[in-house]
Amino acid sequence: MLAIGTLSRRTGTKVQTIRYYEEIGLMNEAGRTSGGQRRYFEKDLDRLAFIRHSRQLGFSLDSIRELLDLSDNPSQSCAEADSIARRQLRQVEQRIKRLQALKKELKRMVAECEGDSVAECKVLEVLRDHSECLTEHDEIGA
Amino acid sequence: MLAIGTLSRRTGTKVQTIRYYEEIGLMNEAGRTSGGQRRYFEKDLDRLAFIRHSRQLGFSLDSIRELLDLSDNPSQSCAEADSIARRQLRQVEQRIKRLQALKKELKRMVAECEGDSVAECKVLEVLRDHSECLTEHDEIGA
DNA sequence: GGATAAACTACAGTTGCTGTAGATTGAAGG
DNA sequence: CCTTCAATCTACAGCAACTGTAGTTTATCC
Repeated sequence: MLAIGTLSRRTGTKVQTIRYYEEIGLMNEAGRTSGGQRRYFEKDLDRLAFIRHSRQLGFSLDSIRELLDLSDNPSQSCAEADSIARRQLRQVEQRIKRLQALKKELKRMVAECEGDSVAECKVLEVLRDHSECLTEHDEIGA
Repeated sequence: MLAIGTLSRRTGTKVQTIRYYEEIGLMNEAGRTSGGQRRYFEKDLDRLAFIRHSRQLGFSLDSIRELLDLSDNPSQSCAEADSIARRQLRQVEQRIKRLQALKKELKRMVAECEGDSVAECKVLEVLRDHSECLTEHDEIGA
């Protein structure tokens, strides 16, 4: 029987995060000692590791929920897991694209700046005037 | 005198977001009509455009606050604005790097999946077992 | 003067945690 | 058996940067 701190150490997950995963139903409710402390089995550790690894690959908690459901029902087709992964891949590719456009713009911005006074600062000028941008970069966020 | 909806339309910013920027002190407190509605000048529109453009380039609200301060004091050196932009550039480059590692891993994952049953699903297998990963991808988040 | 769009406040919800306070519990040492 | 101290517990607030909702009031047009 593993204490929550052991799961924490073995997976690099904060204790509160594990409790949070239980709260939102990603982790099963753990058994308790007579005093009320959570105790876990190895399979809980595996599940947590699955969650963390998926997070590291950028999957949302909702996607992970789906993946765990699939993983729990081994007779189903793999197609759905595959499509979740592909969706994630597309998202990652999208984000890379966006960030590369940003990078280009930022590079140009700092390259053109010549350390003058703020009045002629190229960085601030570009920020002031979107029309100076070469690329479109119209979405905010992830 | 511009109504909040005009600023909203002209900058593509939700009305609530404009109010939010006022609340956190990024936008100056707007003047009000006798009935309590906000009214703006062109300079407020410019400031909002600056904020939105900076957001599109990925700057945090805190960074934007600094940039606006600099922009408001045109006699200072440009060096600080430059360093904020360079910091942002480094962050973007970092994120691209991370995402490219993820992309690689995801690609491998879906490429190896052969549409079998969940029991042998490569996607789920990789998620279960971190040791199958070729690259390290140890940080979560932005 | 009535209709209607647009504005107002106030607050809850989003994602995915993280941090804090104050109270208990459990394991080890004396 | 008793103390001690880390580990755990609950409950809730806070982060970033908004977004959405409810219920009300204002401005404008005909």
